[in-house]
Amino acid sequence: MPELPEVQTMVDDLRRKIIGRRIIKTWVGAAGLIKNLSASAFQQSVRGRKIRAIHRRGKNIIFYFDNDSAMLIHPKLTGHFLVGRKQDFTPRTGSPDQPYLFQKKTDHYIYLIFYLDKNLAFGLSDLRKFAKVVFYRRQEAVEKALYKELGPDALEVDFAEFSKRLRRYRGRVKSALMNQKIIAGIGNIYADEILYLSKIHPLAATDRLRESQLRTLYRSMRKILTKAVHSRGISVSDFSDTAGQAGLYGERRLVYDREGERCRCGRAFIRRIKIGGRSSYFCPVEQKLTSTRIPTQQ
DNA sequence: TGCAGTGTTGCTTC
DNA sequence: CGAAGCAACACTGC
Repeated sequence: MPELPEVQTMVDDLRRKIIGRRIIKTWVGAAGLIKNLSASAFQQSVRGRKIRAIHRRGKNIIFYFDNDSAMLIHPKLTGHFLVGRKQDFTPRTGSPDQPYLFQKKTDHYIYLIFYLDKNLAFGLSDLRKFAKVVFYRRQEAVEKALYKELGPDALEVDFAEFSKRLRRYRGRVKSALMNQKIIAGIGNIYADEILYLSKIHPLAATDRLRESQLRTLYRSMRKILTKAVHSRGISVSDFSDTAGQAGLYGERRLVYDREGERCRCGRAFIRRIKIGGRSSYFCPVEQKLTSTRIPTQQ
């Protein structure tokens, strides 16, 4: 799930706990997790490196090391980090290829562990094994790769740039918000939350939104994402922070996964439709579909 | 019991 | 360019 707020929660925790630490050794428990190097080449590349800085860009996490190299991690659907002492990480009973546990809790599936100095360690838990890890010999290379595939970050972009980018998108507003090349960081859950707060239908034609609607959308985006970051994200599936704690946004969510519940407006029940195979939740009264070029049956 | 549904992305096809 | 379908994988819930 991790979208911007969940990834920011991970980065906040990691910064607090492992900046300045040195990687002593690593354990790689899944073939294909490291996208551009063999497991052994990767282990050799990061061994002895000091973690100098950690940044987020959209849903990507970048670790900067002390010799100008860097590591990019994209958590995809179920990736999240856990930080503890070395002895907090133990293998599942049975074969040595099994994912590791964190503090013996079976809801973690750790496929990558970095052992650090000061008896610390951090692991990447990734139940569905979609996560992406890429090593870059030079910092410049990671910046270049990110610049190519990502638009500005949803919490960094100013209104002028935001509206300029949305105006040239000829499609549905929900697809625009979720398109990482337009704006980076928003996924299925927060797109629904933002559109609900904006009172805009997810299927609305992006290039037909009025100036006032774009302003509302921009303000709602900042409001929802900021609130979710302060809530430390939402724990759908097995997401947790680096201590294994769940986020609180789930209790504060406005529409996501609330099909059939009464809308806060009191005049309708939350509906669910499919857009591009993904569930979309909205209020049929507050979020009226005024103009769309895309034919839809519902 | 089995199958639809679950956060993301990338690829192919229309 | 944009949308839809599917694949990558593993588990939950109806």
